[in-house]
Amino acid sequence: MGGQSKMDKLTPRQQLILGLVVREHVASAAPVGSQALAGAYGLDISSATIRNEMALLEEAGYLYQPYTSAGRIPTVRGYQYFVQYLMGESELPLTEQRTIRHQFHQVWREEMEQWLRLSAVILARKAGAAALVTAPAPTRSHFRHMELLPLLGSRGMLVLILEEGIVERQIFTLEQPLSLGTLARTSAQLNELFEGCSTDEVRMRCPSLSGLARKLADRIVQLMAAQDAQIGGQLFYEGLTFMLEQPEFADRKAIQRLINLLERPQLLRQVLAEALTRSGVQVLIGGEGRWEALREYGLVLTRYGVDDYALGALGLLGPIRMPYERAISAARYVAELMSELVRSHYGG
Amino acid sequence: MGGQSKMDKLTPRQQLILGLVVREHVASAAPVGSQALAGAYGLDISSATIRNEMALLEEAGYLYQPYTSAGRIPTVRGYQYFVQYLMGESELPLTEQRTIRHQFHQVWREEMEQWLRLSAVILARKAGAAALVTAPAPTRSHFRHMELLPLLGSRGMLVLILEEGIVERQIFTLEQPLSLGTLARTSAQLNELFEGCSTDEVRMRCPSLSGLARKLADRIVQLMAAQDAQIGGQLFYEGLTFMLEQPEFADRKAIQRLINLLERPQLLRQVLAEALTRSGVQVLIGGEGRWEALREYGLVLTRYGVDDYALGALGLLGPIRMPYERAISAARYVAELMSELVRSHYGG
DNA sequence: TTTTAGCACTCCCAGGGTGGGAGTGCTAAT
DNA sequence: ATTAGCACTCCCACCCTGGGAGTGCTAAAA
Repeated sequence: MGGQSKMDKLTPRQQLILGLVVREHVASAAPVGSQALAGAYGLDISSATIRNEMALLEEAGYLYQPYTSAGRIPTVRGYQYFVQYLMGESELPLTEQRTIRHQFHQVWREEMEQWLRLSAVILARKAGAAALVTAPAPTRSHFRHMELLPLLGSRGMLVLILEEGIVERQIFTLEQPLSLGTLARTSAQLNELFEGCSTDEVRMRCPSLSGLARKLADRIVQLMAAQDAQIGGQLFYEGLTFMLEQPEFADRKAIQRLINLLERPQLLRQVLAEALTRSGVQVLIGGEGRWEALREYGLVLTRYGVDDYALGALGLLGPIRMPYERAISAARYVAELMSELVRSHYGG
Repeated sequence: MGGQSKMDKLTPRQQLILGLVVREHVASAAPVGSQALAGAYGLDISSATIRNEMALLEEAGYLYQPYTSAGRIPTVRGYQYFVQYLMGESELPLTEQRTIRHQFHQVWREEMEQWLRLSAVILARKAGAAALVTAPAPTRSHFRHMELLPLLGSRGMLVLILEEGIVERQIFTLEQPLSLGTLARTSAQLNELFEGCSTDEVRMRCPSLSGLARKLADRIVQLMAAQDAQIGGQLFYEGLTFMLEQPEFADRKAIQRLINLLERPQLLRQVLAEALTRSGVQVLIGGEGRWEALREYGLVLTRYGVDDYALGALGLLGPIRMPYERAISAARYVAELMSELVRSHYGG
């Protein structure tokens, strides 16, 4: 989030009002009027004063009116200010932490995919948004085993298992069919040569190979490097239902845009990948000019996992009018749990 | 589809009219009136006659009026009659076959998942519906290789590779931590013992084992059996967008019901599994009383793959008002392509 | 100088009324 | 058996309207 150097100068009262407008609007989804504010929150200033302040806040670009003489709605900038300066660093309430932790322990012995889905559901429910989670990918892959399966004709399938528990498959085609013996010999050779090697080590040992072995080794390097760069990694989303309940999605066009966004996840994967490069929870409101497709959404992102070992990203996608406070604390807490999980499962 | 023994007796003209009403309504999504029919299709009978026939068809349960003096809409039963008796066995036009085939060849060398997604997109687009595809699962699995990865403490990960190219992972926990040596010895033992074995053969060889090896072998049997029973198998869906464009989903409640259906796919998987037991294209309209959750949808299903080897299912989910003719020919054609793919890849 | 009460004004929105039109069933003529 | 004619039904898109929440401005109060 870029600094808004000069405009950060809001009086305490303006900050108070801006904060209340954001909270109220997040709760009600409707424009917030001056009287409503004065009444509901027991401020000891009159609605007229609030109107004046609101006019100033509008001038400064933090609020806007959807039409003349309606209440105010926060602008993207208003939300950004809220997240940066006004929002408390609240932790998830202990009771909620406990229920989440409990749910996690119930699938403790299940597969990674289960955890991911569970995380997503929990996040989504807590924040009334859709949750996105990527599988953790090793930052440094290590070769464990490969297997060659012959298919019809000159095709085969390469199965690669990493120390980190990742399994990758790829199909390859050769110029001419080859014997089972050749395949077996080649895979034995590579399995021995690459045992326990990191991506770089595998790459270094490639030059000594030739022919089929070399070709396969190159594939392996490519697969491992892709893992390291977190290009792969399944992307889950869950809790779309909660998001669709929001009034922002009353008209079907909005829903269709959302579905389109989720159905081809390259873009989201890109955004999540960016989240991997920084630590802590990040908030992206309205795409911040860099992501046109996210103009109407708010996004809360964080990475999880063990540094230099295996990292994944998780996030919450909602309408711009999103309960950022809750979303952030939920994301942070679930990320902690997932990190714990990665640490304990893949060895810390 | 159950037989409607006595009510199948429609005069040719009634059949003609019913067919036209279905086609017209599928195209327009609006109630079909007598004059509209008489005019648009150049029938040489008057609208009054059509009205009389329609009244009879309504009495017989094939049509209904949404309100007094509106046009007619086919009932579920009307659709069923249409699919069973009136619809031609049209093949997909050659030009479309060519474009589909072309698209398939473009990802020929990619992963199975790519094909599945592609199939789904093609199906969806052709039929204005959402497409469902399951991955093909071997009907008879054969052991190829297993690998044990140590995790933290007394946990480990079992990776199982089948001859058929399927890879399964599972995490296991033991009473006490065990040495790398034990793990390596055990997996070497099992790899040798089970090489190339079918599920039954693996099961037969289990009794000779004990301790860790036995425990793992049981897991392996369980995983392979699950594969054979097609309980696993990823479920893809695609083309939700096309479906959402249909007027049936104008109101958000309908969309939410749909999303709910798709977000927890157990039910759909069950329905698809049923499709696996029969050959040919099956049509399920309005749930046919057996699937309450499918009451407002039409479903065209077929299996694909190689009998006794590897089977998957694919289908189209749309509103009841669905272009069944097109959907069926598209599903049949894509199933053929997928079968071809399975045959060529996993050896026929 | 800042805050507040008063007031005229704006504009949305839900609700009710209305006319057109597509479609029907019925009857009588072909 | 089919069809033209006709009165009738009912949806739907449209307009209109009143209420109400909210505003900005001005002038008085603090």
